[in-house]
Amino acid sequence: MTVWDRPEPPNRPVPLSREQIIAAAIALADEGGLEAVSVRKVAARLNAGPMRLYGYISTKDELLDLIVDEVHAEILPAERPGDWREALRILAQRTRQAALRHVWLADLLGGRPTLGPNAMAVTEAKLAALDGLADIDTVLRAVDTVSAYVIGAIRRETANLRAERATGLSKRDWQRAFGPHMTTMLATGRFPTLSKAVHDGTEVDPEASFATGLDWVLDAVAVKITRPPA
Amino acid sequence: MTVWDRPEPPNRPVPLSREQIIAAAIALADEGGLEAVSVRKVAARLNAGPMRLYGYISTKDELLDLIVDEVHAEILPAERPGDWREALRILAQRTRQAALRHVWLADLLGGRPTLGPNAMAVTEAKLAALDGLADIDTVLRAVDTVSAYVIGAIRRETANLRAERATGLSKRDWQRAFGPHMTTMLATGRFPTLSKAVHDGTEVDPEASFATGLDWVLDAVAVKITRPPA
DNA sequence: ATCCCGCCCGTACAATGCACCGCAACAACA
DNA sequence: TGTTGTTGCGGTGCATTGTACGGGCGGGAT
Repeated sequence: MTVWDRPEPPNRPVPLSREQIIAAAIALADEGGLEAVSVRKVAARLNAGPMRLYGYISTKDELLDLIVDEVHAEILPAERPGDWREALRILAQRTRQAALRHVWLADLLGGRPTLGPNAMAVTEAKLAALDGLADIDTVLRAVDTVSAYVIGAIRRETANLRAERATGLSKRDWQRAFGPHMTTMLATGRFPTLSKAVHDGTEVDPEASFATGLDWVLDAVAVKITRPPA
Repeated sequence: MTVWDRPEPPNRPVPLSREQIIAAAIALADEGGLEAVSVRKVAARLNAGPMRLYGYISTKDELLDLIVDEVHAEILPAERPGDWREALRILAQRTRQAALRHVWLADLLGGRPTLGPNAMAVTEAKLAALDGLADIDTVLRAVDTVSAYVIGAIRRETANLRAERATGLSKRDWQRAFGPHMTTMLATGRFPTLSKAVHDGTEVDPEASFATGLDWVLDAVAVKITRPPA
């Protein structure tokens, strides 16, 4: 292998930035799910070798932390509504919408402490909405409770969504795929109430379901807020 | 390589069972977290080659589904208390306790539809607790809401727990590790309420926090239950 | 005794995260 | 300007992963 065979070293590579890395990672995740996000693929999308990235992040988990925080920027509403209840509702809804845009978010939400600037801004917004309406401990408890509900609800909705998508694209197919299993299970008679629920329950769309549960939780908060601790 | 060099074929291997596989997988997960659960390691623990397992499961995800369902057996209480509220509270508490015994559970809970027999039994217990106290749709909504809260709360608690454990074992160390970051972030003045919360909020133990939030959600349910839909 | 079919599970592959230096590029000095 | 010392970037390689594949063994049929 003489010099002549060897190509010139490529032009000094374009410098990277976290911003680009994050964008590439999110793009990959949106296209192919979280499992499509590998250090190599992200790097490849930026015409770089795998190890280039490790100057900007020190671990793949850090990359995931970064993209989660980035999505939190989408969650923060433009302006803050006056009513605490409306403020919390909007934040919850926007979180859900972000999770629908980025299905992979459900796997990450709540999985690690949220210390990024955008996530902290969201937390700040939640706290600020309730600030002054009760002692700080109650406010914290309220925010935690609502956040827990939102995380859990999004997770379950996403799980179902994926299950549906996995078995063809229609609910009909879903029925065909899991129907038999469910049917035989319910036929054992060991789950009478569940059976009744499946049979008699009216099908509600996920959005309404999310909204209703959220309202209930907000009702609970309202009680604690307006009626200061005894 | 003559016959003499070749070892006799090993004694016909002990037959496996899903039960053994599940037990081995849970043991590994308890010891080293979810990432310590690989098909190879589970198989090795049973003195088997990797592919032995694929007669009992068809995918690693299925193995995870199995261990989640297995843990649900720990969650089901021995007897059902009469009071719906007590029943739901106990189920939630037992779920949390299971998640503390098996920290990895938080990563799996709510991640996939729960179709296993034990998980369905848990769902049945939840529904049964409320059955008859309201129309079935309200009951479903109630169970979903409580479950969402439980999943989200456990996830957040686990995340914090892990963060603490990761940075040495004490809260002091945690303060040292994240303190600087938090301090500088709060010092920007962009998060006044959060700052106040960190500063003035009294530290509550996770168990109490979980219980309080749960009570709030149960309060909300109580309202919808006792006051039938208008 | 022989053949052949089915299924069991070891081997092998493509992919992963990231440790580990080799090398290129600059700084300092002669 | 030529030489050397040092630094840190990022390519190569390794250990590990999930599972496709099909070789070979056991048992049933002839």
